Amino acid sequence: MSLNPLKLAPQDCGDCPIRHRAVCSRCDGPELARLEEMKYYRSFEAGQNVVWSGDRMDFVASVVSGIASMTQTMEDGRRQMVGLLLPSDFVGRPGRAVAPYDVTATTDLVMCCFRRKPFEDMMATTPHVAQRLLEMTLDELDAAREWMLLLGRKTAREKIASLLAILARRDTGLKAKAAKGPISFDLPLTREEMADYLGLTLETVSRQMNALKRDGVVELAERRRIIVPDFDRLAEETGDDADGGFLS
Amino acid sequence: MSLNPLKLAPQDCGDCPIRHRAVCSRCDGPELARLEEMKYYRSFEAGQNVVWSGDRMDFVASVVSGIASMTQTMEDGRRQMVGLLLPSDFVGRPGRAVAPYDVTATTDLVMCCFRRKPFEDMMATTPHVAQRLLEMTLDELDAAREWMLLLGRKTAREKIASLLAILARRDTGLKAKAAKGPISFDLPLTREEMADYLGLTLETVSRQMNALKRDGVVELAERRRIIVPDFDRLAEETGDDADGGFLS
DNA sequence: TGATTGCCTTGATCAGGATCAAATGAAAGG
DNA sequence: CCTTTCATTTGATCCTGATCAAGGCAATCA
Repeated sequence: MSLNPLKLAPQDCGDCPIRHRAVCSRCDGPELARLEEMKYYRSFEAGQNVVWSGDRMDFVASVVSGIASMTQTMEDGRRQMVGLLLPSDFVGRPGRAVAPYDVTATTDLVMCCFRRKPFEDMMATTPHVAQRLLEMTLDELDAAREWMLLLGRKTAREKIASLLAILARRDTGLKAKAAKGPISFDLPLTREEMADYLGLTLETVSRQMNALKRDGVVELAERRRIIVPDFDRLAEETGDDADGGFLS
Repeated sequence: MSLNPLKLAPQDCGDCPIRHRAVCSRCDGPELARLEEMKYYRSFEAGQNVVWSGDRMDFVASVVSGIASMTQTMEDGRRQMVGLLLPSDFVGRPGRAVAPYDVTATTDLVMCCFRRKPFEDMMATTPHVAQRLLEMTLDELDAAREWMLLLGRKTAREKIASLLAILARRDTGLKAKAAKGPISFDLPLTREEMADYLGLTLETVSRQMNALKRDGVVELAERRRIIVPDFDRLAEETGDDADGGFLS
């Protein structure tokens, strides 16, 4: 039942749900027009691969909707997720032709792709794309460093709590200021994907999820639905200090 | 015996050892002149703190010589290094006034600091600094992702081997193409710093270092001097695939 | 010269999470 | 309805690296 992606995706940047957050957010009218000419949409079903490490990549892209993951795999099969790509996140590197990581659609996914050459030309001639890309890359680097602390020093329970907190914040932060009441969201990852994110095994993820449930930190409703009765309680379990957020 | 830092540091960008790699590498004459006006050198002794997490930062900077480390600390004292800053690396984020991490001089250190406001103004008006900074930030992000694989999935022995390989490559890569023969370099980190880098305890670092020595992968000469008789042998121990490097 | 200090090594024991193995549950399809 | 498949849970056991505790070795200093 995969519909025509072109019917699903916005044709016009003006209607685009990520217009104000993506790499194009600083662009003015004429710049958008130029981007429109080099862009095309691609959609993927959950589980489908977007690029393989080592592939030639002739495009860069923004995630429009859905979630993708970037993973690195060792020869013996050990895997580590190195990026969780959410709507408005950017994939690919200007100036680089070969993908360094596997990218996989975790949920159904729509990407807004730009042909690489014209995109690079645009970056060289106008500043707005490069400015925004720098800002986004710096944010990603901050996120990567927070993740390094998680991978290197947190316990399994703290890792799980941290991931749930990130997803919860993300899911509700989009709607409103993290209010007091209970919040709920869909868990877009399998146990195995969570394990690959956190540097754990899927068994440990399962056990710690149930431990958090037993302790009343979260409720696991229907398949994949998470309810967090008290976000502050969850935040305490992450091992991060009080606010847990970073100011600019 | 700390000499006057201004006597040690290059006054003129033309003489600067990191001129061709740092954030200023793309700048032309007039741009360099502008940077000269906003720059000043600071030096630190090994062990000295450069900035504390949470501090207000009125400058951004390049490492001119020496090594610094960025670390994140949890309330209960667990620490994770999130960046190893080598000559030409950049510290600070344009547009951000508050340091998110502790930065400490690991060896004696000289930094070339730029007052933040004029630096930001320059980034807004000319493209060369921003272009180079984007490139450097993307490189750092790649490094961070490689590091995430290390932290999440490698064994203690692989972690140690990986760190030694990075330092060895770095130290010899500066001189010549990684030739066949044995290579040697000074280990600039204590066992504890290595542990903070790798997400281990210092005891485990010590044991695994000696295990690698017993197995003939490295020789520990005098205090802090490492000899790698066969780099390929070391590379095998890292768990990375063959070349271990990343192409662009 | 002896004391102090910082860094590193070594040993003994413990525990958190991995591994191996099997069972359960839920959705999809014939 | 039964089968297949895939995700998840649960149990038993193992092992890597953490923890706790001394001891050694150099360099520095009184």
